[in-house]
Amino acid sequence: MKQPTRTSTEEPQGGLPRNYLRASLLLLIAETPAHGYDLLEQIAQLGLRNVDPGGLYRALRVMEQDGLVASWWEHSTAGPARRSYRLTEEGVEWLHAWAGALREGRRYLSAYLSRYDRIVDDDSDPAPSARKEGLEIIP
Amino acid sequence: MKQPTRTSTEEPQGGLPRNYLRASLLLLIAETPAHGYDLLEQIAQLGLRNVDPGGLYRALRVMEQDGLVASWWEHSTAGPARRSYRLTEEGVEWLHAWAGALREGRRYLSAYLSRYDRIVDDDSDPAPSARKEGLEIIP
DNA sequence: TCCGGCTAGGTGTACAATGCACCTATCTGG
DNA sequence: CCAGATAGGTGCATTGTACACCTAGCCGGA
Repeated sequence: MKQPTRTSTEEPQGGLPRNYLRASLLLLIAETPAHGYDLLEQIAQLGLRNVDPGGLYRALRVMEQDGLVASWWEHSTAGPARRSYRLTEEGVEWLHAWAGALREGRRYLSAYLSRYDRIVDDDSDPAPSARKEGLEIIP
Repeated sequence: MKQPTRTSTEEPQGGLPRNYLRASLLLLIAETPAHGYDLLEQIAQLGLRNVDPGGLYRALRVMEQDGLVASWWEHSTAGPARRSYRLTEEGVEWLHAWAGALREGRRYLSAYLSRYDRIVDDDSDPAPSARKEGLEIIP
């Protein structure tokens, strides 16, 4: 709080990985081929609230240049034409790679959080009571 | 694989959040006040392998400018002088904020991964066998 | 004695990702 | 006929991260 006029270090709205936007798009398209606007609405389910549309469309085109997705136009009878995307084989491989990286990332987040919980507990509970014993589950 | 000459989308070495370096430094310093080089060696435990020293020292000084940490010189008898860091009260608040953000991030990673697992399972197991029922554990 | 290597801290710079503002066009309903 | 939803997009500034490179103190071996 206070004045956020400082510099960076501003509270990030999520704590989500870099390139998580791309990873999310890969997953959503893998589930069902879709167009940008559709993905824009779905993507909040994966933690990306307030995604800016420009960035999303931009990401999709970069991913197409990189050969992860392929697109085609769909001229629906109602509403503007839409550019739909499906995964390429390379895109599928990248999705697997991303899933692996994110799973690893989650492990490290758990390590972080259990260390954090430890110092918070030690800090607010200096009494040597018998509570909380044998809870060393660190996934 | 292939030629990574493309542009971005390069396999990131971790899938960890932006600013995770800062968050990790806050945690480690909260555990024990330390100097940069020390932190450089410890930080791999939290998932940051091959951290570049320059970036770490830079991050520490930015955090000091932002008032999250405070530093002092320690002139040890052996070896070069070292600048040690401790958390300020504001730093502690930020640590709590970060822990909250990372916990939320982990929830979304789990959502991502369970959706991923679902499409992988559906894909490699089209037989309507009775295996895997009632396993909706989403931590 | 000098040299390599470890400890310790740092700069300069380029690039990719992100965020913000803004723009176009189509179609529908009041 | 105009507001608002749908659909796609550009330009630009800021940030974080990565890579390369530099200084200096101290130690041990050749």
